[in-house]
Amino acid sequence: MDEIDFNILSELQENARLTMIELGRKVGLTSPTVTERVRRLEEQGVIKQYTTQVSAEKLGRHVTAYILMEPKDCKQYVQFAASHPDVIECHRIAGMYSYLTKVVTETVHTLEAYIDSCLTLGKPTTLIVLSSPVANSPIQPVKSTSE
Amino acid sequence: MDEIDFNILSELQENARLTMIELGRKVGLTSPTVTERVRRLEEQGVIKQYTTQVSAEKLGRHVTAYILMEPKDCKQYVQFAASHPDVIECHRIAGMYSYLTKVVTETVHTLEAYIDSCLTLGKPTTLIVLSSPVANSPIQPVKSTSE
DNA sequence: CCTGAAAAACGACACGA
DNA sequence: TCGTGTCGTTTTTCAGG
Repeated sequence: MDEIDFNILSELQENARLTMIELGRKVGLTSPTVTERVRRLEEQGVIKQYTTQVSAEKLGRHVTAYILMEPKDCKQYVQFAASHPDVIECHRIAGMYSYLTKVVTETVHTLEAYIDSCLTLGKPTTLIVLSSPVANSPIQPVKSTSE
Repeated sequence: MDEIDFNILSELQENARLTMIELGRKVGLTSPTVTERVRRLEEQGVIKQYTTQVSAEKLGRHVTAYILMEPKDCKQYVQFAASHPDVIECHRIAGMYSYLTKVVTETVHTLEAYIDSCLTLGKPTTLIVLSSPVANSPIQPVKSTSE
C-alpha cells in the first residue's frame, strides 16, 4: 500500500469504469502493472465493490429521511428493516437510541406508512433530509497504512 | 424506462465494471443495444456516477459516527464539514437539529478532536456506529416511472 | 515493472423486424 | 423505433524480459 495505490483508489472512487490503460496513464503506470495492483487491492478487500449511483429522484423516490429508532426487539427490527425496499442503510448505534435507519421513499405518504409500521416495533424519531451539502465524499487513507 | 432498464440498473449497482456483453447477457440483449440503453440512462441522469466502495477499516479508519448538529452559523458549519477529510456526508434536516453529518475517522481520539472543533461552531450530539446490519442497499424503482 | 502479441470487447454503421 | 450483425479499433490478458 503505497501512494500509487492511494491514487488508484482515488481515481476508481471517482470513476469505477476507467479502463486499465486510462487508469495507468493517470497514476503513471502501464496497463498490465496497474491491473495487477487493482487485482491485489480487490483480493485484500481494500476494494469492496464497484457500484453505480443512481438518482433516487429519477426512480420516483422523492423523500429521504433518517429515522432514529428505539425498538422493543432488536432482531425483529433489523429483520423488518433489511427486508423493506425503502431502507437503504440501517446502523446499530451507541448514544441516544439504538438504530439509525436511512429511508428513501416515494412521498411523505409512503414515509408515513413506513413510520406507522415502525410504531408497532418501537419508538421512531424521524429526521427528513432537506438537502445534502456533502454527499458520499471519497474516503482518503489516514497516513501510513503499510501492511 | 421499462423493466429491462430496471434490470440494467440493478446489475450495474451490483457491479459497475460489467462489460456490455456480460450486461447484455444478464438482461437478454446484445451489446450494442444495451450500450445504447446505458448511454441514455447516463444522459437522463438516472445513472449519476460509477464509483468504487473501499474499506474504511483497511485505510486505517476504524470509527464511524453520525453527528447531530445545531450550529450557530449554518453556512460556516457546511464550509467546515465540506472541507474536513473525515466528513463523508452532511445532510440538512428538518426535525430535531439542523444537520446530520457522517464522519469516518481513525480512532475515538480523532473523533474527539472532530467533536472539539465542532463545539466552537455549535452544539453536536454524537452517535457512534457499532455495526451496520444494512449497508448501501440498492435503490429500486417505485413502480411506473414512465417518462 | 515494462514490452509485445493473441484474444476479447468496444464503437459505429448499415440492415431488418 | 428498436434490436441485430459485422468490421475496424481499442483494451485486456498473458507470455516473456
